[in-house]
Amino acid sequence: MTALRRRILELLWASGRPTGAYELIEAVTLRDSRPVGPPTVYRALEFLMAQGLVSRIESLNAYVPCVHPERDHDCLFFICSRCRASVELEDPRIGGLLAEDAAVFGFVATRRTVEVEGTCAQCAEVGPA
Amino acid sequence: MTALRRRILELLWASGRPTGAYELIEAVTLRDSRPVGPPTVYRALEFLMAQGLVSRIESLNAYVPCVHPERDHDCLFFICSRCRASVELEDPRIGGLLAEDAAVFGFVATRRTVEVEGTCAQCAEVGPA
DNA sequence: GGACGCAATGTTATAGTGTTGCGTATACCT
DNA sequence: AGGTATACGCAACACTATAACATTGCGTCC
Repeated sequence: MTALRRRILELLWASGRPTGAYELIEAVTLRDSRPVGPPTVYRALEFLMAQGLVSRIESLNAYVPCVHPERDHDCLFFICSRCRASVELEDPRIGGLLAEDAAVFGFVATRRTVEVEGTCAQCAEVGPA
Repeated sequence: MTALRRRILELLWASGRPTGAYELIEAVTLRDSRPVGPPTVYRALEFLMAQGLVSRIESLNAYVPCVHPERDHDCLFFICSRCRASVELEDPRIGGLLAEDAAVFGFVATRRTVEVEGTCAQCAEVGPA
């Protein structure tokens, strides 16, 4: 864990919502007062994802810190299209069903992407858009 | 359903695997012997997706024809990282579990993305990479 | 201590994916 | 025919990601 990687992880935590790579590039550049290129940030993200510290939200092209780095993360994301926040959940039953479905036709799964878009409780409360 | 939209749908069917937008642009351009711009193809894809005729694979930035246009499609995709083929499945249980998980914290789901990456039976048969 | 190896980062350029804005054509309705 | 809505054409641009190559910093080995 280097300074750069830690900084990017901190920025993700501070952001509180899925954050795009170029947003991170800008933030790191600001914080370090020197230009940081895309490859630098993408490499750090790649490392953080390999460690299970960060996940990528495919449907948003964005990145979020993972809530349970220790566990083998097999997580679901619920993304509010109103406030852009995302919630990470773990539900082993989903993985089980997917494995079951896969087994039917001999498919061997290595990675799962489960993302649910919708409206979170707070935003629903405020009333219709 | 216009000629252009039909052509793109046909190309997707003919392709037999998730196909990128720019690949489609090239294919349509070739077939029509005249340049077709990105917006044209993206608009056609948007229309086809709205009709449930095509789905987007988020983890690949690619598009596939939907196997059951009639049904409200709540589908899963199994994508072989070896041969690039994808299989679409329907499993209402997944939607049920996701709805259940969502309900726990008052989240109202509108769209689901479930994509499983792995190795299909045919490719596994051939032997390790 | 100089040479090497290695991992991480820096730099520049470019590839790939998707959108905006606006103008034009086509079809359909009255 | 005129009016309207929808689709399409086109140019430019925005956003996302990677390739290719150079540099830095640090530890080790002779």
